[in-house]
Amino acid sequence: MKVSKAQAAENRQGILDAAARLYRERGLTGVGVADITRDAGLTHGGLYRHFESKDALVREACARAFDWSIAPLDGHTPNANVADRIRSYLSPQHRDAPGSGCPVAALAVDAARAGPELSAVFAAGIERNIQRFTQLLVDTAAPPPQADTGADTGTEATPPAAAAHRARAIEVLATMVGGLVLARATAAAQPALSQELLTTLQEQLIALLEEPRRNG
Amino acid sequence: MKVSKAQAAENRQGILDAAARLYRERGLTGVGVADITRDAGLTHGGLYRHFESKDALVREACARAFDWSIAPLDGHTPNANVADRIRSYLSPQHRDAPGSGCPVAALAVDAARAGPELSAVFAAGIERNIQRFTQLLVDTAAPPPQADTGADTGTEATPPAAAAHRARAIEVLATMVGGLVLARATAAAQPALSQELLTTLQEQLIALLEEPRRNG
DNA sequence: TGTACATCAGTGAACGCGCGTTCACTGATGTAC
DNA sequence: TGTACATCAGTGAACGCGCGTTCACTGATGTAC
Repeated sequence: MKVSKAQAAENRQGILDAAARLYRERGLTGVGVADITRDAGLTHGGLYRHFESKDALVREACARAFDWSIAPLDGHTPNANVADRIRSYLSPQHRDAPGSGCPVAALAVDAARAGPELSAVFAAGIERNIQRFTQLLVDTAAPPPQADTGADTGTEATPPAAAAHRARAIEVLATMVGGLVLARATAAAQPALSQELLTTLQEQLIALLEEPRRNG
Repeated sequence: MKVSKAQAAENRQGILDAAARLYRERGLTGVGVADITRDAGLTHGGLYRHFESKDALVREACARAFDWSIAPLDGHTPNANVADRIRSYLSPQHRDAPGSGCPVAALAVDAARAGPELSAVFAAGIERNIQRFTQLLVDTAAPPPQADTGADTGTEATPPAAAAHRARAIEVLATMVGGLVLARATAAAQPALSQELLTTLQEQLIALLEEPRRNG
């Protein structure tokens, strides 16, 4: 029962969609290829017409998850400013829906154990996220939050303002990732603590970005 | 070949040590019980004289990993101040040795998928870490970094100073966890990016804590 | 446009393997006398 | 203190199961003429 080229391409996308969702929900070692093809409405044997191995499927699925997660940051979603993004990321909705959420919070720990090829996918996705978020901070047009704190550098490096924005982007992204990981790990047993983590980090990060001179 | 009670207790601790290390290195679903008992110099059959199931072993091993990671925070290591702890946590050494490192950065994502019992272990360990770190910030005796930002609260809640310290502790811990996760995921493919993440977050967090009025 | 046929996406049984767990057995420990 | 024996930590084979991957097969697709 061969299938049309269009149908085959659609099935391939269906497998990737299912993989990107199931891997984020259950982890890279918690889902079998049969689970994925079944979820996509197929049997497991045909998987290898589309992907060389499970590892290759994992790489493509992770890259796809990054595309999804980065796309909404691409300036074309109008009224979503930095604070809105922080609130959305550190929300109970995102915490409780890892399958459609940030691939870093869901899979970066697994990726660190999976070898250099998957690490390359995550490194590229993380770098893109840092650059996007840096640009968002620059676009917000607030003056740089601080001069480069380096005492022995700064003579010929990147412009201090850009470097400071990039450092802030890294700080905010790391805090969001860590916060979501903490909130997820505590949610089942101590929902109040989980909620406190989300709320506290929302406030801390928004204060950090919106009122960089608040302590003066 | 029965063994003395002392030897049996020692073997049990050996199994827990091996489990705590191997789980952090390879993840909760990446290690079999046979791997653990073999690492402890035993065979797999006898595991069930000590633990009811793999899940029970996982819970005890995670609790043990938390004890190890929290112990050095218990004030008795004299010259380790907050900045030193941040530098140590966000170091290449910690990044490259997950087996003896922070259980949250290594296993919290797995724990979030493993059900409420393991979540309880992590929630308790995370809460203890927050309280320890909050106390460290209080002991540093710096004035509270900011008043409680709540506009509609603060009338009868916890003292604003203590709440602000706890919020700062949560912020720093979340950033450290997220930063280590990001550094590990990128290390194999883009070591320069991984190092940049560690260095940048060290600087940002130490600046945040040591110079709370630096932006004035 | 119609016919013959090669292609190949998908099926489902089968493979070797490792998993968590069970169990009959061993034999040194530790206790009862 | 010495002897007899019940206990039980540890062994290693075995269990059912699910994993990733392979492969002979099916039959609609899509192309060559």
